[in-house]
Amino acid sequence: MFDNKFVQQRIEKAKLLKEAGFNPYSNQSKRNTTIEKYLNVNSDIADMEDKRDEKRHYIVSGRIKLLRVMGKASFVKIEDESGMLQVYVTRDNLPEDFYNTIFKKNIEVGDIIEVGGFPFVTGKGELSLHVDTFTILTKAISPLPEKFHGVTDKEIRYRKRYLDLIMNADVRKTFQTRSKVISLTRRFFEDKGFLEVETPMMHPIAGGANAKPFVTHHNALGIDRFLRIAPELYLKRLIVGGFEAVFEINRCFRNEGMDATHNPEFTSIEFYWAYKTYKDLIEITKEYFKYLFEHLNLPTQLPYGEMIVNFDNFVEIPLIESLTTIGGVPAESCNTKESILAYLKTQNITVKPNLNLGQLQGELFDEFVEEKLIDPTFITEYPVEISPLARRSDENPAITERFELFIAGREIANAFSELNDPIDQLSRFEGQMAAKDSGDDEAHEMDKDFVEALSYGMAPTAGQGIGIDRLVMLLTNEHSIRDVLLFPAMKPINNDHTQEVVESE
RNA sequence: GUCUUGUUAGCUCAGCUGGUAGAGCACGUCACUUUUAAUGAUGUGGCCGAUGGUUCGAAUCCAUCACAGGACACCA
Repeated sequence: MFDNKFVQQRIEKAKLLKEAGFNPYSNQSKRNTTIEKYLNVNSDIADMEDKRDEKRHYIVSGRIKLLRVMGKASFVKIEDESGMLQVYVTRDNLPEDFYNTIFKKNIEVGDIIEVGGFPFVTGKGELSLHVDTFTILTKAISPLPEKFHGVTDKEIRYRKRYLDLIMNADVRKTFQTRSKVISLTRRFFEDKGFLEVETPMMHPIAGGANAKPFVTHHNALGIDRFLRIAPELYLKRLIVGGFEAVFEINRCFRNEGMDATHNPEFTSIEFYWAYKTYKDLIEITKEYFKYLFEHLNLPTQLPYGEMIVNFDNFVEIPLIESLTTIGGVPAESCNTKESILAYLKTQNITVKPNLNLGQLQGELFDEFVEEKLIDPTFITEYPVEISPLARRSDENPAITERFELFIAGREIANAFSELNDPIDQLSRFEGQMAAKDSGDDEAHEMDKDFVEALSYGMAPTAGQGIGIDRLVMLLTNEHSIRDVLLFPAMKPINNDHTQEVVESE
């Protein structure tokens, strides 16, 4: 480590600074303003006659991003979290020899410094800081990426996110937006009277969704645990317990493939609302988006890649209807297994054998409808076969009181009136067990403890899950989930070949 | 999991049908007291992702592997 020539050179500079009495890792910061505040407070300087006010004095800190040395004067761009500031450093305004022997020889791009001085506007019109005190706070011994192109290599950006954040202001902005989305979401539901709760991340049974779990081991009890694939069944136990509105924002884990919209750990909000139905969820979802857009100052005609998504146009349509009106599937090819299979054959689409009617309708939807749903669309009335935890419609027992929300061709939320009939829930679980026995390894697990909870009576309840990562992607116009996760999952790098051989034997 | 495209200096990238490894930025040295990716001069910096093969000769051709990007599949 640190055998790179440039790193060695900078280590040497740190040593020289120390020998000259300047601690290259000082923590004696005297900063009294941020760059953003400095620029705001001194915006009046431009209107002054001599464009300077030597009576004001500020101390700012930041990382050197650009350095222009011109003999006895230099311009340095420093950046803190709030912004970028140009500071003007001259030989004659600093202690004797400091400029020549310390500043010019041992300070460079990447270092974190603290400067004090007065505000002025340069000949080219830029509000700057005229430096009279200069402190080195932190010496960077590794050089930063190139100043103009920055770091663009995606592998470096994801593995060394700190470099990405140093170099790319828009990346910082994306993650600031992500943070705002989460805190606005929390505030929205709290203001509605929801209680934020924390349920286990390690489950004895991985339930609440159809997905493969990660397995870990609990030594004290000598049993395996599953990282949760969804918090759903625990949140509903809380409704049984008498809480009437709960939500949880946290991570779920799924042991499946990774791509532009899937990371093994991802963040969701799930909320459950007693004495409500999925119809109420449609309304609160519209309200939620309105709230987010207002507080994030986003246009309701939101650009996403090549698309413009119209958030003034929420659409609601039953799944079967969407197959024909949006998907273009002939109406007579939607209602029986035989007709759907025949239609899929004409479209050269092959599906797994032995799918039931509901699953086949789901296939038609995935194939012909999903990607066409650009404006926010609530797809309602899902077949019961693909909705093991949702309440049946009173009018039509083949469908459930459920919707999924699609935006820009992607699923953003899944919601339904909850199944609270313990006998029905038990038989749905049994149906899932049968599917599991016949080879569907993603079928839902039996959870008798949950059925028992329902047996004590769960008030009629509606519940919803929203994928926060995909939502943030939409709101920040990012097209890979890795670009909205600070540290996306990456394969570890292993350069040690001997170790690799030992491990594989 | 399959297909496909990458991997060359700290970073951004050239390097043709095989013939001694290139540029810009950064860094060193010199000049320069209002610059804006400052400028001019000059210099340092490489296990060309790894391993094997073909060849007189491989960054370049072939194979395997590693990692990454994209697409598909799986999955919500």
